[in-house]
Amino acid sequence: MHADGGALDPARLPLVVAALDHPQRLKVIAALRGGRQYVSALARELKISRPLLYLHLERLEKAGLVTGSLELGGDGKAVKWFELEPFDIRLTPEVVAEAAAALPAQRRPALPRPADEHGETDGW
Amino acid sequence: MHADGGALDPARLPLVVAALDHPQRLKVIAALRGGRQYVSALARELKISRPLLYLHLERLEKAGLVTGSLELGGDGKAVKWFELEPFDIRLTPEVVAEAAAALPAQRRPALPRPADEHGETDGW
DNA sequence: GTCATGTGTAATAATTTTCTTACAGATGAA
DNA sequence: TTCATCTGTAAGAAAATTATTACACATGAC
Repeated sequence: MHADGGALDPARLPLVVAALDHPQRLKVIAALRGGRQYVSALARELKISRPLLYLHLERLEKAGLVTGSLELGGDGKAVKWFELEPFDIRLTPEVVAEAAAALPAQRRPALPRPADEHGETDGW
Repeated sequence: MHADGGALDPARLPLVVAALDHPQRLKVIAALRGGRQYVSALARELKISRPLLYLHLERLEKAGLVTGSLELGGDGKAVKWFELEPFDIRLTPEVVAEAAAALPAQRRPALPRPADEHGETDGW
């Protein structure tokens, strides 16, 4: 099942590009193309620490690019597997514009700041 | 002219996703869909400082998503215009894998560190 | 029991990005 | 000249990410 059959949910694009914005995470995706793998093994394969890999997997999962599932082998031993979630996302100015429009309002400055309303110092 | 007719140069994907990884930059692209604009005006439109906008435009340009050109109006007044560079990029596990394979070798630890070669402390 | 293998998380350090502020220089109009 | 408009960049602060290290806990084999 695809992570997107038609158009990508505009609100998800930021999560996706953020997830793809790190070399290690690109490698994680590349590694999972060969089939699912469990965390510890993947960490060894990529030569990165397990806690760090967790961080990366978490980001990828939130973006919907991978899925993790804890399996309690018949005996009771727990192993967490991660697998690639097939995706085919198109990046075009239009898609980006939609994502931009869907962005959550940015938090405004908590306090208007004491003295203001005089010429900006500069930088504008 | 498109920034990519067929497949995206694998080595450029990291630049593209990094460029799209920031809300303000998504907005810049959205804003430029309406036509080219010059830096100062764009800064006012987006309500961000000009130096900061420069930073973002630089990243977008390096990714090939926008193009800037300094125009010396007939009189000699300089204005720098930026315009959107049409793009249509597909993100798939395969494309990501190619990008991962094209990644520059990561710099290894300059010094092997004094004492080593004993059991890793933990975290692996 | 002890060792090797797993999972999961917290605290903190290191690094990168992002953002602000302050410059310097040019043109045209009043 | 002075003001308003541009471009371009540098230095440092602020914030967000990334990475390390150290825990706690469980199972199976020896």
